[in-house]
Amino acid sequence: MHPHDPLDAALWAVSDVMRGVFARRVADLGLTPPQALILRLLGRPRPMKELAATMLFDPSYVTALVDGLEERGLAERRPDPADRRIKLIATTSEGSIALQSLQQAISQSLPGIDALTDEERSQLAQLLTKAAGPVGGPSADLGSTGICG
Amino acid sequence: MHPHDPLDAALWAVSDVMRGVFARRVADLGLTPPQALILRLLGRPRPMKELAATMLFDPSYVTALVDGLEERGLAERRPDPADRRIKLIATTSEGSIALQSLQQAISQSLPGIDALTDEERSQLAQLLTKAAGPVGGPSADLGSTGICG
DNA sequence: TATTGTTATACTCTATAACTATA
DNA sequence: TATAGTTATAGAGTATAACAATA
Repeated sequence: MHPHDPLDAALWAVSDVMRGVFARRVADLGLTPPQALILRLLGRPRPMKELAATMLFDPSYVTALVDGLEERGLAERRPDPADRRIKLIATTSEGSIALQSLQQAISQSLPGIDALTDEERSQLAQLLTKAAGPVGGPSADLGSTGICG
Repeated sequence: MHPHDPLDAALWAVSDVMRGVFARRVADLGLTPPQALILRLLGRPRPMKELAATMLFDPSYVTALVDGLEERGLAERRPDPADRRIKLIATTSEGSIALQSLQQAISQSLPGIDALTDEERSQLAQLLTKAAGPVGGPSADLGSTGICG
């Protein structure tokens, strides 16, 4: 009746903490969680279609989400010089700051993170990276297939 | 411009994978994510109020979620012998199986999990537990304040 | 004709307010 | 009177369908 593998339990615990932290940080930024997930993809300008495909959101919904990000001054639509149908979504400077704050929020807000030595932190990062699988791709880039795969 | 700490990046990567896995497994069970989050609290029977407080959901919404779980035969309302206002929500036998499947889904579906040695798995579990913070509580019990704290 | 994105609309999710039953 | 839960309802979140512009 207690099939709980310690690793399962630990992953759930971290997941629960991260979900809570994410929700709160996102609210602080005046965003909804889906808006924040889109913002997190904007390490570089991306076409809306790519945002929709990566997050498995409907394109019309991405339109609404990007509208919100634009209203809050965190992102902007830019023309694609090569194809006038495409709109590239990029962070504003304010959006870039919000993005960084969001990225850093996670580990910073794990309550026990400061109890880890530098060596443990690096060990943890390595093990997690290995466990998360062979994604292959630039570090801040979310990989090619990326999220929600 | 690349402030991405390796640990941040790794935690995000794992988080992304887990969100995807969770969403798919939940859909396979014919549940919505919030229903699954409630199911996950049912390691033992709990009053609805406790479910609402833990997940930060409105009680009326918990009513709707539990209705759904009952319709799918995964949970049931039981009277509290001590207080007839209270309804204890418990898994059915089918719900218990679904719960286990959900709990195990996470680590099993991290693509690189099989590449870890037993020692690495245990190391990872320890580091994660330490990082997730001093929750203090029975293992499969989600702690007292628990989720979304 | 096929593709990117938007608009209009309907549907689902979630919270608020008023209510019933019990304490 | 206060508390656990439900019902009715309104609001936000999200998808579907039809459309405009470009390729």
